Amino acid sequence: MSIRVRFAPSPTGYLHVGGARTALFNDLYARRHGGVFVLRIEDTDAARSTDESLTAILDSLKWLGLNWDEGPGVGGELGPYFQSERRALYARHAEALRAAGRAYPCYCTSEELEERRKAQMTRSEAPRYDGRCRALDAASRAKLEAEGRGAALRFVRGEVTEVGWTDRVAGTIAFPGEVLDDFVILRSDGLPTYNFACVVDDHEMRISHVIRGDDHISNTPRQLLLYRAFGWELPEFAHVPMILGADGSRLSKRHGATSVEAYRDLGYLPEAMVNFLALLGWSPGDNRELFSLAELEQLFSLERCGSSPAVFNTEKLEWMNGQHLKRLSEEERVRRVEAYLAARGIDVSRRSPAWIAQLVHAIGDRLKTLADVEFYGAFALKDTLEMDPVAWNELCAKPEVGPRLEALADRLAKDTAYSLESLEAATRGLAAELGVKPGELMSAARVALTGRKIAPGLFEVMSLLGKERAVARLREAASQWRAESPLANVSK
RNA sequence: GUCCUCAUCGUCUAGAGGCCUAGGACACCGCCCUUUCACGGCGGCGACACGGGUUCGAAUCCCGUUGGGGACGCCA
Repeated sequence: MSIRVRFAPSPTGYLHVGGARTALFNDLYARRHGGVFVLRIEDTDAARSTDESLTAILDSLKWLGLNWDEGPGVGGELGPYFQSERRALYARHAEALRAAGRAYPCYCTSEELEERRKAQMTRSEAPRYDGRCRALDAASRAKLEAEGRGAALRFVRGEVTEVGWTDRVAGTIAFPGEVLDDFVILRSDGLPTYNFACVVDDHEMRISHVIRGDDHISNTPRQLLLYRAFGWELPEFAHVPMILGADGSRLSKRHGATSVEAYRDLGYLPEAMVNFLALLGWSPGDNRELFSLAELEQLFSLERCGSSPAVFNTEKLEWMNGQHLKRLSEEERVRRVEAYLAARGIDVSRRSPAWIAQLVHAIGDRLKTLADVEFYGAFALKDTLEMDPVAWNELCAKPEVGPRLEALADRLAKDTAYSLESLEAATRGLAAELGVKPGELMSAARVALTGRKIAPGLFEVMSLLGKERAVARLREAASQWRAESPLANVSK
């Protein structure tokens, strides 16, 4: 049997990291087994589906590097891949069930149903449809229709003692038949409900493995009943556990960023996102943790998926992003940084490509996310210096800072080569003449030049700033120190 | 409330009856490297939810308790 899997998002919002993980696992399973990865858009809820969401989801999937073999944009033999374009198909299958006595029209209104559900809950009963419309005779139906009541189509559950399956991830699962009721398969507007459309499409699209979040476990028995009623062969089911927020509840907006694009905007690499998501619920079985998509596509297996929910741990994601950043070639890293800055609306057009490359090189392994470029590079990217008050106060508490910085400024001004080597020689030479430790002079210079105690290497900072700006900042700091430091007028 | 399900360091996890004095990673804390930070190296802290069984032997199997998550829609 050929392997065919699908990811079936509904375009009612952005791609959530949980959805991304589901999409990833489908991709991995398909690639690992030489199967086909189908993307199907579940847009039967016309009121909530939007084109913006569709675009956002597609963009996020592409950004992650997940490519579908059939679906929007690429077509395929078993389309259309938008459920909104498959209405006739659902209607035909629904009619077949009705003709076989496995479906009937229901005239109950949403309000009535809601009321009964509440009543059942208060009686400690499971809220289930009571099946009252199933027994309606032709005359009653005609009367209700004459009242102008719309009808939904309900599935006849029938006699069921137990419905269960062996899940490829969750193991053996069984539901007692009583928990199921005559659920709606076609809404009164003629559109299919999720469970119905899902089964029809998975069958029609010859899906062999349904890999999805375990929030669908309780939908599965209903879907199983539908497969039985149609006499269709069952796909394999694999329900992967949910992704939780730091407090252990379902990951949601209040936990911070939950969409893939939010992480992209925060400066995360798709490589890191994919790697991190893969390890949320799956493990290779050994101690390796850093993988490329291509490697995961060779290693993945459902057998190695865990069945307990995982907390989305941003700190580890950040570490992993740093690791992937380190593994990028320098040229590629520069490209990513440029693209990121451009997307953030930071104009670097007046900087030469070589200058950007030098900045990225200078920042080096400090980069955990692309956004860090703005942090570590602020001293050079921005025209005005932002002085960290804590760092400045420490400078003011030290003696001789003003004269030393002034002297350093003089040295730099006279340094015609202005290279990394000459700058280091000039700085160390001055420190020796002054009789201070190089580190002492350099840490003062760092604060004067960058406004912070944390920065790339000092000589790279000087180089990046250029002679003019570097000298000016040293002089500015020196005069500032004379004006503010209590030690300024104390003679040695 | 009813049903389903899960349960190893704070977090992600390895562990499929003896290999476990429970391994790795993130985070945290030291030390080293070092012009700061970061990277890297070394070390430390830190877990089998609880209670019963089964067994010569249980983190691993069974039952219960507790706790977490999910589902109960003419949403998906």
